[in-house]
Amino acid sequence: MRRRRVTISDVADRLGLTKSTVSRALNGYDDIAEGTRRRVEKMARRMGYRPLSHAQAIRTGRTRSLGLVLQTDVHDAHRPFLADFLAGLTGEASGEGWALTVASAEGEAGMLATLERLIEEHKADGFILPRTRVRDPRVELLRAAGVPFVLYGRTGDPQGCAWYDILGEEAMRAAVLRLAGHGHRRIGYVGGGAGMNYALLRRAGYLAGLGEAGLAADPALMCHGAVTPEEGRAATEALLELDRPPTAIVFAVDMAALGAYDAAARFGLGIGRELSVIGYDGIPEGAWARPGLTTYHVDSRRAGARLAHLLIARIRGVAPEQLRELEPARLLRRQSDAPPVLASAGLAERIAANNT
Amino acid sequence: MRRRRVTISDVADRLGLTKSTVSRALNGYDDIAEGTRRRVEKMARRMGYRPLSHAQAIRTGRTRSLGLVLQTDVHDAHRPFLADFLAGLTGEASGEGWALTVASAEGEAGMLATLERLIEEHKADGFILPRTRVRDPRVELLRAAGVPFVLYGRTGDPQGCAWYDILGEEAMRAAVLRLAGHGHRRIGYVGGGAGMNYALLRRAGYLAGLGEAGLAADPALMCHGAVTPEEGRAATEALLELDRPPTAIVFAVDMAALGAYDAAARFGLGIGRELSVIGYDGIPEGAWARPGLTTYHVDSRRAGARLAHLLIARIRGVAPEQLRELEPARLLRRQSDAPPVLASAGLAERIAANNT
DNA sequence: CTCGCTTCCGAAACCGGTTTCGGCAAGAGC
DNA sequence: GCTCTTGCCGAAACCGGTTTCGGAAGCGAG
Repeated sequence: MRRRRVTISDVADRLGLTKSTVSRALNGYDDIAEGTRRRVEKMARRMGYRPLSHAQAIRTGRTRSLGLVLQTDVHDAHRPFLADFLAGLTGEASGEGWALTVASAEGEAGMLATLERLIEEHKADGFILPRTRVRDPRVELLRAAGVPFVLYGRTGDPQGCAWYDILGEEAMRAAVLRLAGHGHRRIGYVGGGAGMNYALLRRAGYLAGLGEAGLAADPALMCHGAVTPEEGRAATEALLELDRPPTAIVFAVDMAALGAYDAAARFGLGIGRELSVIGYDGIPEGAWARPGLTTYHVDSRRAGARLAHLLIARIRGVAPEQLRELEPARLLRRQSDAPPVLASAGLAERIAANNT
Repeated sequence: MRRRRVTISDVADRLGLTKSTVSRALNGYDDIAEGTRRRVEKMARRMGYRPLSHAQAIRTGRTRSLGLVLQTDVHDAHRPFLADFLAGLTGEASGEGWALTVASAEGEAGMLATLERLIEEHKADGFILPRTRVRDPRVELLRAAGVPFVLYGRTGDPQGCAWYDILGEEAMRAAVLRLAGHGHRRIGYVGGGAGMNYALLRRAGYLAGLGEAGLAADPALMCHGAVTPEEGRAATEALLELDRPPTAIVFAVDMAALGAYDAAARFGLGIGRELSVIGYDGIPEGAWARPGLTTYHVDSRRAGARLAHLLIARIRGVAPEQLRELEPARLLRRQSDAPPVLASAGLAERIAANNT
């Protein structure tokens, strides 16, 4: 019972024009009289005409659709925010008449294969690449294929890259200064995923914070590659078993920070008392941990919206160098950080006593 | 530097055939000689030919793409599972050469407008509808438009509907029996969102469980419409302030169950001790609450995969009555439920004493 | 040998748009 | 009054596929 769509020819017939004239009138060609253009636009609106994007695509090569490939085998911090991220992306995109095509892949090889397939089938005019690595094969693939893309994050070789990113390094720096302000003198660091670009930046931010606070960087106080609670627990235990353990730890990712709660429990330490913890990401689990996890929150919805905006501009031909945005994370003050109740030496004794 | 795509004409020329022959060979027409078909298929594979789905769509009217519209203003339990859900959807879809088009909308009016736009622009051949209501305007819209769809959940008027759903009612029933098995005699219930179809079913499951356990249903022990921690806290407090409070509460949604932790803390009750709690959904926050929340978990990835499968079948013309699947939820045993340490009367005294 | 029936493929139309090209009419220039 | 622009639109090709239609072979039957 569905009525036939109204096509461009329907509009043309109704006006006594040809479809070529209607098409040019609607697409802003300058060889159409102003009065005609207005008549066409009015009639198109009145008849409810909407061009079929895939019909346009076959001639123009533009699908008016953005591509996003999710990697299904990594349980990263972005997952709880995916709904917001997608809301931002699609909200901004649909405002401009664009759609979002989502695919998923397992592993790096799968990711590249999926991207190639989407490019080959021209399912999208450009791609959003989250979770950027320092050296990112997706970037190389898209660069070589000449397909527009925009990064959620930065990368090692910025040539030809547009991006939106949150200043994780500034958050790490601020976290160290905040802890130093509490009176902590030994502040540990548990870094994020190996190869990830954010890991490099956040680590630098931690070091910058130490320098600014007048504290010496101690390599023994720095761990890396912890992105799950289990890894975070192991890293925290290793730090706490040092001769001079940290009284506070900054985590590059919240998931790892949650592991500190287990480690602290094992040694009979109170989070926000004997051990202060600050995370990054703002995952909802952090609000339900006890005490609540102090962390830096990222506005994923805004990130999605900005990325859609940037990618559409990129597809329209704006130079990538002009499409780079950086914004700060926002501190969520909760209860996992406070002035130390024990100095490092006292903490070491307590830990040794409780270490079974 | 991108090389031109290989088109159907390229394949035809290479074989000395016309593109019409190649097209029919590839699409299984029976007026093509078996030998020719094989030659065509082999050459197409060798040349890496992939038809452009939007070029096909203009003639066939099939985009080979599934549509999903997310509602951005509801913070439902599905959100943490969205990544899994999408992975399931796209994994299954891409296996059959289909893509997923995602859009978002705010409010019911926005949802319907977005669906209409997607239908009008033919962005998808069919739609997945999560979060079904008893009377669902999306169903009415799609039914009237003659567009295929499949529900994640059931609905009041099943006519013309295909669906995949988890047996939430069975989980509620099992939760009651489990608590009764612990020795609880007064078991409360906090139901889910008004108008949602699952709320009706889970409530019925709770009542069925009571009956089966030989316990009388007490209307005073049943609350409704709690889907956030705050609402869950309020509902729990109301139940606990009864003259004969429940010693255990079953929650239709985990988010509300988390609120019970706050309510219990206020009255000085231990979860899994003076008050037992069982939830439903399996959200990750439940694992980080202390004690861990016993709940029923839904495999969102599988749900996505099955829904994609069902929808593709539906689009291909299978009758909706043959496309209905129901599966059980899986119990996650944690520490929030146990035998009662106080009977209802004793509990009431304790609560009265602690109620400030 | 002819006729009729299959089998198999080419030619051409078609889908809904975009873009190129050419031409008519009106106005400008002389 | 004639040419030369310029403005504006129609005709037709095109994009990459699908589908309809018709006809040339090949084959068996009479």
